[in-house]
Amino acid sequence: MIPFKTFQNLSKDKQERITRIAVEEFSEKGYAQASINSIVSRLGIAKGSIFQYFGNKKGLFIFAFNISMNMVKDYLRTVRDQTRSENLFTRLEATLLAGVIFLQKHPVIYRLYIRIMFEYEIPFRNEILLSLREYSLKYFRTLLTDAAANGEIRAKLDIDKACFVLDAVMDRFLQAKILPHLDAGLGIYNTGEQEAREWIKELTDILRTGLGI
Amino acid sequence: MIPFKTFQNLSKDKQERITRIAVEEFSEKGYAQASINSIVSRLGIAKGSIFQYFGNKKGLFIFAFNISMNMVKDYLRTVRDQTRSENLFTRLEATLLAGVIFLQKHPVIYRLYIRIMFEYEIPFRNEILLSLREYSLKYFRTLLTDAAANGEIRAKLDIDKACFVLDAVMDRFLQAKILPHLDAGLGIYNTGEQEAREWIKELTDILRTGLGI
Amino acid sequence: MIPFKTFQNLSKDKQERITRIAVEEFSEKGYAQASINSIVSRLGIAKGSIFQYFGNKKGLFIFAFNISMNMVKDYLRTVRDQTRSENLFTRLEATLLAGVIFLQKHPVIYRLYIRIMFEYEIPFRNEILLSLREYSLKYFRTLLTDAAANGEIRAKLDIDKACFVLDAVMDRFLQAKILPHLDAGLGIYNTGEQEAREWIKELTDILRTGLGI
Amino acid sequence: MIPFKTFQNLSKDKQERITRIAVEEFSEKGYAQASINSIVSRLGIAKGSIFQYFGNKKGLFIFAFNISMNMVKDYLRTVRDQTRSENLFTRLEATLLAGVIFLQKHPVIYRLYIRIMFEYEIPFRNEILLSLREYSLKYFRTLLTDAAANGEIRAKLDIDKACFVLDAVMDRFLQAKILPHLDAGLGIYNTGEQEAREWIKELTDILRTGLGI
DNA sequence: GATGAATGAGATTTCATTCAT
DNA sequence: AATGAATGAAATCTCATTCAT
Repeated sequence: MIPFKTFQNLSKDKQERITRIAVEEFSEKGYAQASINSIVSRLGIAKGSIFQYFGNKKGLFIFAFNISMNMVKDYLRTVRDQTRSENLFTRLEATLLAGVIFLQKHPVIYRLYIRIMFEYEIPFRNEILLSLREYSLKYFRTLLTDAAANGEIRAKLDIDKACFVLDAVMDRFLQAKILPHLDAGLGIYNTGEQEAREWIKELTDILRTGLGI
Repeated sequence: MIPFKTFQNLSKDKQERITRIAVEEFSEKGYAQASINSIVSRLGIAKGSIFQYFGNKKGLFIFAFNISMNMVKDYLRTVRDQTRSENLFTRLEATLLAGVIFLQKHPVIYRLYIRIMFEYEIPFRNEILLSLREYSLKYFRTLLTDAAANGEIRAKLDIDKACFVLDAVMDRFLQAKILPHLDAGLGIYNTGEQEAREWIKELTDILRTGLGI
Repeated sequence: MIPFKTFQNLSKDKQERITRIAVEEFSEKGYAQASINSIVSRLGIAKGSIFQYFGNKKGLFIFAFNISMNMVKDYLRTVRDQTRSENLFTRLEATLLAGVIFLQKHPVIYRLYIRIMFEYEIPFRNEILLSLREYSLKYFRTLLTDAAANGEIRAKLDIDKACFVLDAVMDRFLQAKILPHLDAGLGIYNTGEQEAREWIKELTDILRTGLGI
Repeated sequence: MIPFKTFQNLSKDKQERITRIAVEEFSEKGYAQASINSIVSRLGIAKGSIFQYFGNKKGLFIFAFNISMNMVKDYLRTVRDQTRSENLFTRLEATLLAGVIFLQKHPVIYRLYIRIMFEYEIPFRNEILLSLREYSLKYFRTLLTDAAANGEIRAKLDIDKACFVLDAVMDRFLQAKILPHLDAGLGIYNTGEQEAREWIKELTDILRTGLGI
């Protein structure tokens, strides 16, 4: 949803501040539990203004969410393009590492993504999630197709299912960086970049060789 | 939380119906958004009754959740015990297949588990999540330890990280059975048992051999 | 209100127990805040029984309150009759001391009286309070009339107003025995019989001689 | 509790009207039985408004109560200061008369004070009661100490106990002005200023000379 | 006579949304 | 354009009372 003209007439500073606080609120509380009251009191502006800028709660959410997801997509696209000449597993490592670094810089945005992923009654939830998943799968398929062309992966490998495994493992790893209960003592949650590199190396290794003898 | 005496005095039929509708509501809307109003109107009983049975919303939730999680644990325990003599990858297949069958019979319960996993302000959330994760990790570690003793897995394999990969892939597969956006056209969502068996076979294969040549 | 026949058919033991618990509940919480739920759960009987015995909450209250006030009146009557031959100030001392002893034996009943005195929406409140006050004033008037006949008090004393002063001081003294905030460090609240005797002596003295030179 | 900014932005008229109705409601029904529903329907405003002004029922109560008690204290302070040069019994008369006049102007406030005094589960009840009692005792002790210095009272008089008697009689007299059951035909309740003056004169006289010959 | 499950009115509280200023 | 007072639906929860067993 496009914010109303009123919002676009604001100073870039104010626009940015409103967006940031809104993303924070939705990220901390999800959509239904997020409170316009809380947002305006954190912003120090009048409640009516939000409705003038975005029409309603839903409009604010869609706007804040789109902004956030575009940041993610921009970032991923950069990684993909910059590693084009590397082999698959190096690229996977680079992708995961890029995720870790993005997380450190924008923890709020990743949390927002997780909230939306697991909350039901969200405006345009289906469209949002479908678009995200397609983006992610396309990303991995590109990597695997490139790798197949270079003979880096087993010829008989089912690309779809391999995509699925990559998506599952890598998504879960990033989630465990910020959700302590997914870590449960494994040492992923809240650790530094160095520890993350070691985990990534090991995970990529397992993905390459599997568990069997 | 143990339901009050009044609830235990109800007919088994009524108890079962109330439990089922409550699990459905929490499963569909999560804890905060679930509405006692909605539950009682679906049940066709008076609002006060629920409070006589469970004291408050939290009591109802804890009860419904415990019932559900015990069903899951009972089921998993059976699978583990019945496959004790098999090799690791057969056991993993059996586990996933058992998950699929459980899901077909009780889709609502798996949804409930997912909601709880990703909602923030839930009663006893920390206790719940810790208990669930410990249960899951212990399950996989048992399987891997058995397999290591039998020389079924690579000697140098890091058990912790292998657990993590198994957990991530298998959890995601089951999620994709009921969450269309996690499937995104791969053909996992809402398909029959036969298709699931093929996916499972392939996934287990990838887990055994990895992606590399 | 007379309890229904069902109640009168109960064993004296059970009748007494129900009355006692009801008085305790009303004494602790007042009329509106008293809870039938709480009463029946303390009694361990069915909720319906109370309504079979007394019709409704109001009926139970009137019954419990009447029983209590009759105990007070019986006690006062005994004191008055047993001190008939003493002089006024000895009788006042005896009355106050009797009050203190009654309080020690039946603190719950005095509390009940205080609650009712200051709660508004009570069934038959006006009738109850009028009857109590009349009883109390009649009591003091009897004492003062006896004393006037014996020349123990000033001839020109206005009996009505003297009654008022006696009532005010003596009531407040007993209240301060159980309401800490009325004591506020004076040493009346919750002290033993010996200390009460000294206070009574001093108060009677002030009542006899006044504050002036 | 300080009311929120919204309340302070209302017109003085509206503020005053809300305060008055709230004091009336608490005064008539006490804290627990007072109903926000009732208050807003008397005011003809929306239920949510009260919560915007005061946060919750407790906040409204504390506000209404503080406003009321400050009116009382201001009034008493004026009386004390204006009678500083008079003798004790004149000052007591002035105090009582001031009480009577305050009562005529603000009967609701005195009722509120009484309700709070005898209701148990009130927010900040302990703090409130301690503060009130200390204020009252300090007031009387000041008067008696001044009088002792001027030789107006018996040398051996126990100041504490004399305070107690004064407090008891004067408080009860004011209560009987508005609580018919405390009057019971004595002619205090609801009578004019002239009758009050006569009662006060007589009461002060009894307090000075006592009942005895 | 005793039971206790069922009821529903009414309490406090939250919050997105509207709209007059 | 900005404000923030006003609103009212809906949430959780309590409890006296009824009535079938």
